Amino acid sequence: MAKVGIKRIAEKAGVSIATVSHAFRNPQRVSAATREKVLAAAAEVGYTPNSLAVSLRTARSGNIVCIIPDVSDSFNSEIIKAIEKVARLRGYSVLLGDTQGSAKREREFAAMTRSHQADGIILMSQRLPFDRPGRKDSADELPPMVSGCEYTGNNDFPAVTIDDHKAAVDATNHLIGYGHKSIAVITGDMESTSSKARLAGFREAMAAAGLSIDERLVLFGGYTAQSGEMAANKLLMQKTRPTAIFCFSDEIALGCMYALQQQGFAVPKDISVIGFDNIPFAKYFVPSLTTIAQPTEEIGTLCAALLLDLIDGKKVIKMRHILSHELLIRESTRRLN
Amino acid sequence: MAKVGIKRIAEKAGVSIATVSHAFRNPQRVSAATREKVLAAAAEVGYTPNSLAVSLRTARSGNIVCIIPDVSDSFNSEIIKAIEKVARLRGYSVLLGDTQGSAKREREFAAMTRSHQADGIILMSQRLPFDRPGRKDSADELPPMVSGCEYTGNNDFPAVTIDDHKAAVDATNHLIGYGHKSIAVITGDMESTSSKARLAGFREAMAAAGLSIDERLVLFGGYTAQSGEMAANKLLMQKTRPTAIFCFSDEIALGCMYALQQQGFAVPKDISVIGFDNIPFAKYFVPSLTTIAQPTEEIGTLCAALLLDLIDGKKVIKMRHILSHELLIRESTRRLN
DNA sequence: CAACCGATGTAAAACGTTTTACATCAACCC
DNA sequence: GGGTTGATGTAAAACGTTTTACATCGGTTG
Repeated sequence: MAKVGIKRIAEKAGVSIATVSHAFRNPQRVSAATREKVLAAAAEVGYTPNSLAVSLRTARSGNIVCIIPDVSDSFNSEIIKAIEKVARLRGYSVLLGDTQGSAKREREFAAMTRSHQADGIILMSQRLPFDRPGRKDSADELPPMVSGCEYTGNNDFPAVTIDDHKAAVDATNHLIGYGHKSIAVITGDMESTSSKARLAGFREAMAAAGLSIDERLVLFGGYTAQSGEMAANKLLMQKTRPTAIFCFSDEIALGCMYALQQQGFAVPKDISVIGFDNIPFAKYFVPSLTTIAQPTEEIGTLCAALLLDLIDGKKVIKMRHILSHELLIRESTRRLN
Repeated sequence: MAKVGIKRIAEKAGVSIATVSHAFRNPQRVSAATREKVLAAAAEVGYTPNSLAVSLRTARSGNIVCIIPDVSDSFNSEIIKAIEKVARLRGYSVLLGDTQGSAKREREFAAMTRSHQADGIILMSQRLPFDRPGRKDSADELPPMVSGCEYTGNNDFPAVTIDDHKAAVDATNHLIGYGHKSIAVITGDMESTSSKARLAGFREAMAAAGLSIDERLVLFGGYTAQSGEMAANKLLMQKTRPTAIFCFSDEIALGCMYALQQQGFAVPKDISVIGFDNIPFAKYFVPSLTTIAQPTEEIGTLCAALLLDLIDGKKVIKMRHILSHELLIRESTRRLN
């Protein structure tokens, strides 16, 4: 395993290093005979190109960095799995940028493009991960980047999401259609564009149905089960009890249902619960969770594909990619009679 | 953002490129005055070193690759989160190697060390991800590597795990202590060392208690909820019904409980269920899941720390790192009367 | 004063590739 | 037979750093 490079195998094959390089990258540039010789020599010593040298020379690292709040969040990890898959298929590797929500770390990971450690960024956060905020001409200076979240800024780079507003309307209408009038909401992180859009959708649907919203029934939290548990407990301490709860993520819904059942409320008999995301576990919750399914795999796949196209220099036209969601009715919501 | 390198800032500061390099990497090698000049010039143009060039020169990529069967598996993603954290703290980035169980992909990712794309490997699989199987002297030729699984081979490189055998004994004894005599088992992937060890532990504990095992009650599957669901359904179609089920992962337990409750069996009233791993969701299942807690964060942290030490050239002495597990008694198991 | 020393700076080689520009040669055309 | 052409090979520059070995210089020592 003594360090073997192009040079070593050039000697071995009795050709120049240029020829060796061509034999690999540019096969038709070299006669069949010499190509054979080179390949044989390479195989014999077990040659593997030094990708650092290649990257330096070609100014292309072959990496993309995925900036994500939390790898262990089911929704996130489903997306990153899809990203990794298409990246690999197209010859790229993915660097994991778990930020735990820290803006500083987002910037650090994003800086990997400046240092040529990565060729592009997939951003699962609504903040722009750069120091200099909103310069006019920033779009030109931006590295190849695609957002898997709604990004709250100009349309500087492509974003792929579902229509959160519409999805929330659909979820709310499902509850309304089941006869619910007193509906609570447990939001996710209200910094996120998606939570804002979902809340707006909820309000719109309620208004459209002529239903009033008791503001004490809208609880603000984070996207976690723990947050859902806390919010539900808070809810149960109030006099006015909803007959249904719209949770802005399945994890919230899980924590929420747990709290409800701990306190002796049956789901959906006493209270209906609807979630959001359709994480793989949702089907297995007891009761199985009615939810809005996001097409996680498609989101990840499209994000990666767009980014790689961008890196390849393709001009991007469509900035807003809206994928379709789906209402999945399972056992956690019930028709009132 | 015109491409700016060490050269450019050397001109600007009126020194040689060597001095610029020293000013950054080797501050005391240069007078305070010139250091200032250099730093100022660098700051002015927003210089960021090209890490590819640095890596090539220093023969150190600053990356580690984490080979993992599935990022979206809760247990895995908790570990990788911890890995990413300590890697970053020590100046390394982590490349995501999601293999979906494919041995080929394991080898591809492992090859990243050969191509200098990564400096070391964290392996969450029991296979050795290399082509040439078991050469005598392989230990010397192995890249820096640490296993977060039990690796079924020689002690060529460090592994950090819990004592799966003992953990299974503890889980089984918990059920036995609760008065259960007819206990079923749903295993994980039996290729994995951990499933083998757990099954052995189960058998040992049963034998020690003088209990016989009905072999129709040991079901083989994978580590997923879906597998748990299928196994449970199969179990319920048999005449002999267990009073308790030992699932080799929490995901299995989730699928299992879902199936049980679908078929009208109450957990733990009719059947007790115990899981394994203590994924974050386990607490929120209904009923909350009794399980064996694995110290995921510690496992990830230790794996990463060991690997980085190895990369730094520290000799590793201890090959087997056994971390402690814990029996968490919650609501899914019940004492028989 | 010669000799040495430490502090500071630099030239140049190296890391392992890719790629440009050129050289060589046989074949082909008119 | 002179000139063009296409196929094949190579020398050398380049990518952006780090690092070694050496140069310079003011000061100190004996």
